[in-house]
Amino acid sequence: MSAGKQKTKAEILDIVIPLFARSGYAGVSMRQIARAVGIKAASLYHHFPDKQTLYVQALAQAFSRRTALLHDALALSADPEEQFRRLVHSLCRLVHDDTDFSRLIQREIMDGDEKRLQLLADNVFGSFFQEMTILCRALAPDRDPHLLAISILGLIIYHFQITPIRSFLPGFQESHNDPEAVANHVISLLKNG
Amino acid sequence: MSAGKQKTKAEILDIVIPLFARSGYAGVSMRQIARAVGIKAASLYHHFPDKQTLYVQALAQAFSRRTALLHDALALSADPEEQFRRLVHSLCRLVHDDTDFSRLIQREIMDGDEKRLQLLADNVFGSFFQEMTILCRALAPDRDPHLLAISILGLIIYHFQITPIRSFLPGFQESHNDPEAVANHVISLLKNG
DNA sequence: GTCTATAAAGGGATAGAC
DNA sequence: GTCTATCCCTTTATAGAC
Repeated sequence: MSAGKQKTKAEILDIVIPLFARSGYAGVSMRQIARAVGIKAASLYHHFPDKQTLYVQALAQAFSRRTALLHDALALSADPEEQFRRLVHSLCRLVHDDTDFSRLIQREIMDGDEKRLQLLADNVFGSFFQEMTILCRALAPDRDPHLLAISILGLIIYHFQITPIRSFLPGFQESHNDPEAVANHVISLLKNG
Repeated sequence: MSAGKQKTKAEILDIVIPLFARSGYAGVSMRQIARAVGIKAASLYHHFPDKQTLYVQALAQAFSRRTALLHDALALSADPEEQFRRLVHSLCRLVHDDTDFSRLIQREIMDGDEKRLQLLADNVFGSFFQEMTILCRALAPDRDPHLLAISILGLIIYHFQITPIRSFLPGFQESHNDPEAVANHVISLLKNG
């Protein structure tokens, strides 16, 4: 109620999200979390019964905050090609700007058990991916829409996944990390082969 | 010299590689490693001064074992298009069959510091990626070869990165996890747009 | 809601016998 | 080259005062 500095669950989770995104579940201790939040470790157990629950709730909050953005990226348009163009640009900007989100998803896909993967599929990808396959069907009726949708995502996401190592690879230029440049490359590549 | 059951460094590293690949550096303890190897934790320190060194040497061994395969995938051919076709098929098979390798690289790109990334770039990607950009220049002289090479890699690798969650996504079929099917899809996509 | 204190377990690492 | 035993620190988690 008051404007004091005591932490709410949501505030704590917002602080925790970047920690787990950067170091993974096993790489972050309750003490580190407590220090980042500004309370003692024992106090965390007032808000969450254990570390696992804290982690899963952080995931849930991180994902729910961003799912809306994914849907905005699919803004409808009369022309499928125009919709596709906008989608690629939006996704590039999203993935480039929000590294925490991207890394959380990457880690979940790697480390999540069946239950958590199901959650991720339902909450984050679910309807977004479904709409993407619909768009794919409109763009290329002869192709498998599932494969094409994954291809588009991979084409975009991988360019930013490898950002940390990109500067060590031959032919690197600063512009290769620019979301607009990558978007234009991806669009032209998918259109003209 | 003898054929006893005492472990050599290389044998230990081969056992350790899948552990780090599956759970990451922080997710594996020296005791777990020892149990998998079949000795006590203290004995590990006869072979390696500390956990970090053990990890880095496991990486080095995993990468050196596989780098040759990457170069084989680039088997020269008179026709760049034919070379490209073979490269995609080889990479799909490699990434599909050797999940440990793929995951180690993924984790290193996420978590590696500058020094380790430099090592990864030099030892694994270095000349392979260079040759890929040369092939890209031959295939599409008008495109940025660095961007195109990354695109090809991303297109392939992402399809297998998301394997764990794929079955939860709309439109999934068993064939989507088949390396040949993915290879053909990628080739056709890059050729015809 | 946060604190101090502490339990119980597991972590990395070393010493010294065999 | 492997073992037992052990040190010391960190980890997760709980109890109870404020």
